[in-house]
Amino acid sequence: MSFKQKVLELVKQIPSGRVASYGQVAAAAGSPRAARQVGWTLKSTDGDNSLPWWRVINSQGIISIKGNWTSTKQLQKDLLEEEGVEVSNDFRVNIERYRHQFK
DNA sequence: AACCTGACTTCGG
DNA sequence: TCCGAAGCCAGGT
Repeated sequence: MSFKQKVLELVKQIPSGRVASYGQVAAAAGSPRAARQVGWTLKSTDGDNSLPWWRVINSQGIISIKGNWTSTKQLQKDLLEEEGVEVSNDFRVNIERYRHQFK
């Protein structure tokens, strides 16, 4: 099972209304320091609708996407709010409040 | 094989 | 609370 595969499986486990940080997913996948790869992996599989990538955010509770991904940030905000997660205008979320615990 | 890049994290100032 | 620098891992050139 590749790291990428584990990441996908873990992300799919996150229930609606909950979120997890890239670091959490990386750790649960077996590589605590591979948070960046989690983001890389999600980016490379964004065509898969069965993958709730929007429930994965950084440790600050923010999506620090740069470049032409601004529309993606807005999409994520909308999706999260639709699930009941409060997202402020500057894309901040109280991750402690919605954090999903992997077992 | 070497080098670059990034949807990250942590620590110091 | 904000900003910059360093560390890390996997893929692409």
